[in-house]
Amino acid sequence: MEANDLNVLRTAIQRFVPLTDQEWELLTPHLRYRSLARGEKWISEGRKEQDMGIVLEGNMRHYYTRDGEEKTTYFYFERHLVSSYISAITGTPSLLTIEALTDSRLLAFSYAHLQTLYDHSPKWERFGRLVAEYLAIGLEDRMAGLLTMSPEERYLQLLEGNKQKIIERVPQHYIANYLGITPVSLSRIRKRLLEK
Amino acid sequence: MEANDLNVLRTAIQRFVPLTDQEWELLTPHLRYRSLARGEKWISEGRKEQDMGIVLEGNMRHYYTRDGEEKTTYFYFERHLVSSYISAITGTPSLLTIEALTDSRLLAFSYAHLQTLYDHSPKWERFGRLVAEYLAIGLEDRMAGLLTMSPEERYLQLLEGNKQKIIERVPQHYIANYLGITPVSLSRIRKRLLEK
DNA sequence: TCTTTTTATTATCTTTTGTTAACGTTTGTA
DNA sequence: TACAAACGTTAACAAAAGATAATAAAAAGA
Repeated sequence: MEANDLNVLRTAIQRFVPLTDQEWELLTPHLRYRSLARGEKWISEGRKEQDMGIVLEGNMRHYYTRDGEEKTTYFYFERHLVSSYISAITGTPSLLTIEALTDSRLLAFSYAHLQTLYDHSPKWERFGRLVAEYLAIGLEDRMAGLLTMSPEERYLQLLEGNKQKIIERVPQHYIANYLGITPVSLSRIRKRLLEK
Repeated sequence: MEANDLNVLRTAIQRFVPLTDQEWELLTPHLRYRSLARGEKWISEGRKEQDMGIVLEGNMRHYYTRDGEEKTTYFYFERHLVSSYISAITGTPSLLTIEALTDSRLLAFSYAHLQTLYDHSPKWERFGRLVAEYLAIGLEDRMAGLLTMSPEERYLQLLEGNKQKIIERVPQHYIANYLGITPVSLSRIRKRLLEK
């Protein structure tokens, strides 16, 4: 296993909790690589998906399926932790699918193993808490935006915020889903904004 | 301090983690009552709000303020844990206000103290993790609803789900905010549904 | 009780969004 | 290179939502 890839994951984890080598080595034997071709699914709706990973290379999206329509609601880029988090922590079938937008490479491990670490190491338990808090903060912010802003305002926020990567690297019709509108509507919003 | 009130809180906490008496008594000395009149604010936007509590009696709402408009996005009833969670965990000023919808009674403690418990007791750290996970699950579910369902579908879900309490006990114009629409629009949706 | 405030509905008008389809462009692949 | 698929824009129409104002009923407070 490539040392640099390991460091990418360790650095991501240590943004939450600094680890001793010993603590880190509780996880490393359980890591494995996963390569995905563009369009390939990593996590599938309806299955109990316990895997968690970090994106080493590539972009991914996750989407819900409603009436046969795919609704993309999140994107993952390099160094992002990716999983069907709720399926992993609850052990219930995943409600969403995660697929590669471009050819991608992941470093993955099972959440079940992480849970055993929770039992054996306070540092890892703390990591689990901080990740959940981080996720809750992000979701709360996103939800507040959906409830208090118009689609146009949300699009402008995407342009200004630290989310340019989404604009640059993701097809626009997926971004429309992410904003809670249709691709046609997003195209109109863009036109309206250009006319100003 | 009333034994029954203490039990209400302990039961709520033990839905996440069972505690020994000794662990429980790490928290009890730091509890205090708080009574609020209808309309009174408990948490105010712009202030660092570290308090967390459980509703013993009454209903509360939390809202964001945008352009002078209040947007209500959550409700609390008896036995619910209530706080400006993100302000508490990050130590940043609260983005939202929490006020009593009816005369209310809370049992409260400071999140700062809970954080010291995280350092001293694995059981309490686990509680912190499980609460954050619980919150993330709820937020993800809510957000998926906002992105994949129409306002009418969201209203119907509120009628059917385990959320009747909201319909029964909260004025309709707050529910409209909660669904991401205006009160006028919710009134029209109700009319449309009745005509079927 | 009486008065004030809060709440819900309705009407009108404007704006936005959804839906469907057509079109041209770009991108990916055989 | 050539063909097919994916992508973004535009048009036309229908449906829904926002804004504002008027009204009536219900609830709260004095």
